[in-house]
Amino acid sequence: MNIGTVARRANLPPKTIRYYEDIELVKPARLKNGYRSYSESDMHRLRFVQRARSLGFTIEECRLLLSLYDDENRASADVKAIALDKIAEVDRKIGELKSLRATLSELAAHCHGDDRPDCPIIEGLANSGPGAGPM
Amino acid sequence: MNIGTVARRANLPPKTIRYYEDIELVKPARLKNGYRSYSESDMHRLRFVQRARSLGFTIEECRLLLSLYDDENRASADVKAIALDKIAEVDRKIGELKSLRATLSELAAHCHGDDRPDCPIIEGLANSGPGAGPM
DNA sequence: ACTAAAGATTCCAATGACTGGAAGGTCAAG
DNA sequence: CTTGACCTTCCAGTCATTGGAATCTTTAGT
Repeated sequence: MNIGTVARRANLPPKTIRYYEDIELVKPARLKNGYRSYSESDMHRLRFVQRARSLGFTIEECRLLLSLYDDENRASADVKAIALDKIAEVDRKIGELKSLRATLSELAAHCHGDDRPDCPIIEGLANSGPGAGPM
Repeated sequence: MNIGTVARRANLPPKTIRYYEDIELVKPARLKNGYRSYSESDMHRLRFVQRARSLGFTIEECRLLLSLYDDENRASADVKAIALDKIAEVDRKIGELKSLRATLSELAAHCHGDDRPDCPIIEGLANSGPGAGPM
């Protein structure tokens, strides 16, 4: 399979797939003309990475996950631990975004939103407004 | 004020503050010895940027916000529009993270998490598992 | 006055995960 | 036989910093 085909099938841009070869994540064979040649197994791995990435796993986590995927003798506990860590991380991010949202809407709610120059949002950013501080 | 002092007061690393000068966001005066010299006004601007960044505004948005901050004749409607856009964006991100979390915990819930090699998480990533697909 | 530490300067390079673009080689269709 | 799609490589850019090296300047202590 050529890179374009595999790109469509794995839902990844060709550029990204080449990049994945560059960082030795998925290494395809080469044809005599220099073209990359992807096996079904390569494609499964690319699809695997695509899904893991879309779930927020980093490339390094994908690499680890792939090695577990390859390892017939892996312990499912190892994989579960990674997933649970990731869930905690996602929860943390959701919490941050929620408080960020609260601050923003607090600011916006007090803004009359007309042509007058005074603006509570600007004031809120300039002075420490409601819920200000690092996220 | 030297960069270290202003860094502590604005809650930003000196490196970042130098970077902000580089991209012409906050330009301090210079002393005879070459040191950056920050006025109170510079510090307010840095603090402003620090808060806006921590609320998820990009540098370019900060630049815009700063120009509105400087503009005595700004319309608060302009600022409100930016804030509302940002709220929508934050909502979108929260939504994505929630569905991501759902998929991850679905995967983890079905994982026995012991030494057995079969692992529903790996299976879920390999085949299109529950809620799989781009986020 | 000397010295050592703290803090300042510059510049270059790296991060993560791609993405864009140029310059060129290859292949299938008309 | 040419057009156009697809492939190759390489270099550079994105975003928002951050790290480190080499080199001043200032401050505090002996």
